Amino acid sequence: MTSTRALRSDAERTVHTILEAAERVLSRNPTASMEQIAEAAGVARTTVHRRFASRDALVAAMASWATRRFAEAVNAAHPETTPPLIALYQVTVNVLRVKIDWSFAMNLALTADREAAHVHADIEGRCERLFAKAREAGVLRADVDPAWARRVYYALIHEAAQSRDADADALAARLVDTLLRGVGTGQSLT
Amino acid sequence: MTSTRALRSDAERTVHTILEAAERVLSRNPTASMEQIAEAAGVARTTVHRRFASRDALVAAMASWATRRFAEAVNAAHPETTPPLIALYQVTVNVLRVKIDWSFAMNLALTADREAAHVHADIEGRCERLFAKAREAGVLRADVDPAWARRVYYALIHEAAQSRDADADALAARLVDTLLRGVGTGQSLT
DNA sequence: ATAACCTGCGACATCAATGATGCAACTATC
DNA sequence: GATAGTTGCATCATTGATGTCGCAGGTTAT
Repeated sequence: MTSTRALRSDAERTVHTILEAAERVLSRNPTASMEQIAEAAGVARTTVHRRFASRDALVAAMASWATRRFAEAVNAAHPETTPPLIALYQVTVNVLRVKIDWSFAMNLALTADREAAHVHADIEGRCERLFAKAREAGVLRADVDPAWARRVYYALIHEAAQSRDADADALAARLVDTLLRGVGTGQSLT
Repeated sequence: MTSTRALRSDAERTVHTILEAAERVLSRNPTASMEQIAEAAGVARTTVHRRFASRDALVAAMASWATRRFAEAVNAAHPETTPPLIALYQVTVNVLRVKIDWSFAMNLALTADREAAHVHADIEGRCERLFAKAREAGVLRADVDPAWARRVYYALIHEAAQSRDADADALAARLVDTLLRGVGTGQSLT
């Protein structure tokens, strides 16, 4: 039993290495071949096919993995029981940490996997509830369409996650500040 | 000469039809085949190959076309000679009109074509000069990193352009409002 | 009617990516 | 040292996308 566990652990380590390499390669070039992914992972192409029956299976595994990490990131912030502003910041930090390393896989989850899509839809709902609570608490403007606010939030997270070498805390602070106050001094067109 | 002009006009109409179809198809599925693009354009696959020597050539033509429209959109707003706030709004409206229909091709231009990349870099420079002027005019906060402000602006344009069926004027007004004032009521973390 | 031009269709060659398989070699466990 | 599990390598078949060509038919202007 000990041997089995050790050996399976080896295989799982390989799987993880491949997933990381796939994220790195596919984020730069979504049409990259299995060969290129294998090379980036430092393994033979046949090994990739041994671990993932097909290209779709590999992509699905990436979506599943990233979605799990995504859900964990949101849960860890306890957005339902924490004051809205704190929760917003905490969710942002946690999600950014994941998305900086799994940006491609997270975007993938929206379309590819049906189970992953369900989780994303669930999180979207929780996000909207958080925004609704923030609105009631007077943190968010009442004259802003909640759906638009959420889209802006997602867009900012996507943009911030492109900064690969930056500190997640600093990114999150700047992101939330921009989301709430914008980049202007106050005057507007309306 | 008259006949030649009429016939060439036919060919150019076909080219334009193919470009539009390619934008529609590739924006949904970037790995779609020439066959699918031809089908969407209502022409035979061989006709596509007659007009565009290769897939890369088609993609480059899309990038070139979208880049031209993009530059026109920016120029039409005269961002150098118009008051910053007005220019910001006008540029936003014009660019949104183009980007709603050519989102895929415009993203493409950043990497594919070297000439298109040059135009994009040029426009990015003009955008940063506009932001600098806005900052001096007191429209933009002085404590916000200009590069970050530009990235936020681009991200918002990208997000707003996803609303396919909306009015560009309304989108632009909401976009600029959000960019300048954010979605919050005033209090922040810092 | 004629000529120029364009298109659709069918056929063909090519090529790269995918996926499967057998075998030898390596490593860790017992 | 024997064993089980894993990997690398070489190899092969398959498939789908790409690109080319020739021909027949249709349109438009002269």
